[in-house]
Amino acid sequence: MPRSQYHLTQSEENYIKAIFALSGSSDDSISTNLLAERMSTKASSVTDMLKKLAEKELLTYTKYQGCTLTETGRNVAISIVRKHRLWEVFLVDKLQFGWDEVHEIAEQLEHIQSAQLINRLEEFLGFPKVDPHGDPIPNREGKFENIPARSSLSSCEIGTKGIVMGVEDGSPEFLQYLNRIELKLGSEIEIADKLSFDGSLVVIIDGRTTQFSHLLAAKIFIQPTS
Amino acid sequence: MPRSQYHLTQSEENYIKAIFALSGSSDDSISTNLLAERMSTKASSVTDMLKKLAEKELLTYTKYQGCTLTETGRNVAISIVRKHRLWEVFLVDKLQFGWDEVHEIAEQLEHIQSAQLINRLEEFLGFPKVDPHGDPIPNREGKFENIPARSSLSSCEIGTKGIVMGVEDGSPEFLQYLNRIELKLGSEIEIADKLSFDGSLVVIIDGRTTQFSHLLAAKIFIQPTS
DNA sequence: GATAAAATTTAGACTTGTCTAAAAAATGTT
DNA sequence: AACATTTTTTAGACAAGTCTAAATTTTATC
Ligand SMILES: [Mn+2]
Ligand SMILES: [Mn+2]
Ligand SMILES: [Mn+2]
Ligand SMILES: [Mn+2]
Repeated sequence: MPRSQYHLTQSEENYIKAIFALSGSSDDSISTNLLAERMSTKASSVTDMLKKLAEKELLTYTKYQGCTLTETGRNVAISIVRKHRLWEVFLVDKLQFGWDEVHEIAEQLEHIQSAQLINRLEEFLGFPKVDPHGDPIPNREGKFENIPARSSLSSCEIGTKGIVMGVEDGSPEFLQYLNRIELKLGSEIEIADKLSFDGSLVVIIDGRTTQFSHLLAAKIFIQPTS
Repeated sequence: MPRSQYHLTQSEENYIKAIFALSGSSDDSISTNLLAERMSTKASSVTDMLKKLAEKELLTYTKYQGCTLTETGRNVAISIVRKHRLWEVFLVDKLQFGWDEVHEIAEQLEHIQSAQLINRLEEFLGFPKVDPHGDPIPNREGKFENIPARSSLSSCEIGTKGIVMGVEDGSPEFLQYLNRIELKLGSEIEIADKLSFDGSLVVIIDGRTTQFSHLLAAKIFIQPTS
């Protein structure tokens, strides 16, 4: 009994994706204001959209209590994330874009409707497990393969060595800064010192010494090797 | 003095593209009803849109007299056609789609906004000159390279031999029929006979004899070799 | 040139997604 | 518990894109 596939608008898909991202692993409900900020819109617009998405059973919504994705809603979100990340791999691996240039284009491509397209793209790309920022790509059943545990650099001790496995993909400026200091996925990194008065870190990246603010370090994820 | 680049909606882009396609080489104006039929919408909706597009100077519109694209409008149309056809090449050459499967997906992909993306895609594909249906791909300056003259099969004499250079890409069913009889771009074709009572043709395709209705023959374009 | 038919536009309505301003509910503070 | 503040919802508006039904203009025909 194939559940009738609602067509979702780009706007609806963007809301679903945002709620999924804000939820993370927890299943606490997401507040209207938080979602409004994330979507760069007003709380009243969010309320309207939540009613509509609740009507379509993509999330549960209780007045004044925020929302939580349903199973269906989560699946929609995962499918969009899958598309976004596979397109990012395409842009970087095949079209030679930098990791700082792909997010905006992928924001558009993630809404292209065709299951066949994305499955063939995945095959064409050789079934990548992570996107250019190290984020895991769910398989066609929507499962994230077991990705080895990663720690934020800011949570590691002095003396920790590791390999860069992921970086936050929010801002192009941040990624361009990483380009400048030649930090990539796979770079070897060591925490040489932590300055207690401002929480900044002295780090050695592939042999080059530099300094990271706490905020910057929080956006880099490593797999510790010692 | 960079002319302020209006953002066009998908709907606006689809209208522009349709007007361009209906205009062909002639510069007669396109009537409201013709456009309405092409867009599968109502004449009243077309009127509204024409007013908007005229306001944006993408076309000239005179009440009761139809519309004509301006230079700017034509450039927009060509850029969309370019994107559509390059994406079709990608889908067929890289993702192994059949020529009957790509149109609908390309209808979505043609609206992705990024000049860099399409230029890099073109390079990745090796600067193809035609799409999977034999239609020419304009270069990044919007020029169609000189494509050798092609004739509709229906307009050729008995005894004409030629190479299939293009087919109409409107309907998947038509393209699937061509698959069935193994007619491809590059196939050698000869008109063995013309039946005067219904205008149908007896043709030989790569050595195999079959029969084409006049309507079907009109959708196949060859470069005559004799 | 008058009249009939066809094409086109206008008027008014509806949906989606957004906004501002005001009302209501929840939360925090004494 | 009462008041103040913050969060959230509601009410009413607007732009885009569409529709139906009615009015208008053009074109065809006698
Ligand atoms: Mn991204
Ligand atoms: Mn990413
Ligand atoms: Mn096509
Ligand atoms: Mn085509």
